[in-house]
Amino acid sequence: MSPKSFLGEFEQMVLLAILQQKDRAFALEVRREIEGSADRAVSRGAFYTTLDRLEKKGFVEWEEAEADVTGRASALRRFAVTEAGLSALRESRRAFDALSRGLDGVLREEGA
Amino acid sequence: MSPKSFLGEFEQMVLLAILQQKDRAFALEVRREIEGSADRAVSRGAFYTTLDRLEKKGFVEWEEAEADVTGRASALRRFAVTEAGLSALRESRRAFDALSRGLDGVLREEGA
DNA sequence: GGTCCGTCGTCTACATTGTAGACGGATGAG
DNA sequence: CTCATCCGTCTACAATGTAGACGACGGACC
Repeated sequence: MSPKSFLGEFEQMVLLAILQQKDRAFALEVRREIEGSADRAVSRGAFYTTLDRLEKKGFVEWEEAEADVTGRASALRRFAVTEAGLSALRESRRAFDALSRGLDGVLREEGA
Repeated sequence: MSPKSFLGEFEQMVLLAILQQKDRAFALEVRREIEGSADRAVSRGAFYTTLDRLEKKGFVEWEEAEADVTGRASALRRFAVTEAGLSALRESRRAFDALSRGLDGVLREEGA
């Protein structure tokens, strides 16, 4: 009865990035957060598609913000992770932590 | 120039599970390790297919072991994570750690 | 005020990864 | 010898990851 479908790699990243931004999770910043942390480009398509699927699953939600903050209405959607999303994230985390137990040494080596 | 394709969720699990078993990473045990840690069933198909792709990418390799350990030759393939695999794993880890920075509190809450 | 430009978000299409179950070969039991 | 199992392979399909084309909006510039 455990969740059948896990969060994908990228989905998790998006969720985490939103959480990082807390209450100011605007699309642009979330995207930047991911690009910065993961050190790779994130195309708009990849980003929004994932966001869409996440919303369809009820893991994120958003609200339109006042349009006057930057004068650009379209850029002002604020995202948030739902309880369900948080829960799924924790579940994935748990599994990874369990699987990583005792491997910190191996995983931390940075090679030459 | 950073790696274009990331490790998938399940791929990472498999890699970690192999590492857990160290030098005794037989298919069966690796599979058990995952099922135990992730608390979900792992079908043979999913498992071997992933292993196959991982090998094609050069992230894991295996060797046939002597057939007399348990008397079952087919079950004696020993898997190992390659340097490239380890490297990819670390890369993914790094990204996740960065994205998770400061979120331990949120992620650790266990609800009710 | 009209035109050009850059940015945002949407959409379509396709590649990669995730997953299940059918299938065949091999082994040990009876 | 026949049966019941278990392992690993294979096929087929679902879900996730990704890029770029497209249209809309607002600002800059003339």
